[in-house]
Amino acid sequence: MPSPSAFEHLLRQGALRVTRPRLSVLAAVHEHPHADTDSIIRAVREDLGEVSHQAVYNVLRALTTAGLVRRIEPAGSVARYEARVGDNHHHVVCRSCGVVADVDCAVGYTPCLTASEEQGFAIDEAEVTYWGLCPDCAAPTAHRQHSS
Amino acid sequence: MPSPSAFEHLLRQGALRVTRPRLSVLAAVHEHPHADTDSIIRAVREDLGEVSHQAVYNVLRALTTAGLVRRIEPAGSVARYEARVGDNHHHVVCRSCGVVADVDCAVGYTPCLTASEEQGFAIDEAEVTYWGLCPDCAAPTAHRQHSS
DNA sequence: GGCTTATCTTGACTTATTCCAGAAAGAGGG
DNA sequence: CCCTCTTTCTGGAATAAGTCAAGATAAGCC
Repeated sequence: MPSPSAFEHLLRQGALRVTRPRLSVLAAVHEHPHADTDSIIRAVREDLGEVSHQAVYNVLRALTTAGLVRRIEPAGSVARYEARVGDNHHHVVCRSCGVVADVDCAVGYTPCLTASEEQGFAIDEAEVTYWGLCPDCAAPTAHRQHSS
Repeated sequence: MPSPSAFEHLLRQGALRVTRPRLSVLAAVHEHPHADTDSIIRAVREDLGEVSHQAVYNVLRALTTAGLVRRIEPAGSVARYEARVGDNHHHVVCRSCGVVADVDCAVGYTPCLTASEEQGFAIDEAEVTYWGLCPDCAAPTAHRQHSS
């Protein structure tokens, strides 16, 4: 978890003014990877008191544009944000509870990064989403199911 | 393009009642791959006259559940539907105009189908989305730009 | 400290989708 | 072919996520 001054530095490097909402959103995204906007709003409000949801939406967009956070949007889910940027990692999504986990581009080679031409498209990114069940939801022998 | 009676057969095989809206939606999805719900509603209305949007939403869900159509949801886009099901193909999405094209799981091997275990997740599907520019939007030498 | 401009607040609005209750229509038995 | 039962469709309201817009506020720079 980077320090507040590290966040400040990140913002300045991105040519973004350093404001309390921005520092707080940045911290929240670092602290809660794959959180949705609503969770981030709640975390920020816990930190700073009342902050408009619009401010958080603005900040998230600015941070995403500046490359300080990454926005992911698994099918059927709202937008989620993570602070791990600049590498080529992917995500597993649980079909049952929706939880998201990181997956490194595995097995030695990285087909995922290989820019190429397909049907005349100039492809610059390959995004991989794995679907399945998380350990909790998969547990076939579990007697207790806390949430249906 | 399958015939109307083929669509009827498909519906019956899926234990779905054969109704005019269903036949029409099925035809529309076959005819307009990657169309969004609104386009499908318009196509169906052109075919049948007034049909409630709710009916089309219901039908699309039923067809998706029955595996007769596939729903895709690229980040930043509304839901889109296609009739090509049962194979392992992926999609390229144009960052500029949003157009979608099919991409076969290429290059000989199919990492995309390999179910596996990652972080304890039981993975059953890998979905790949390629991002880039379509031929029209990429055209660097084009003088005319019909839409900004 | 004062100025300029980016950012935040407030509140309305849009868009995609779902929920609900009653009317209509498909499917199977007589 | 008609009846009944159930599924599906209609119409309208409701919801959720996110965006737009105008004025107030606060960063950053001199």
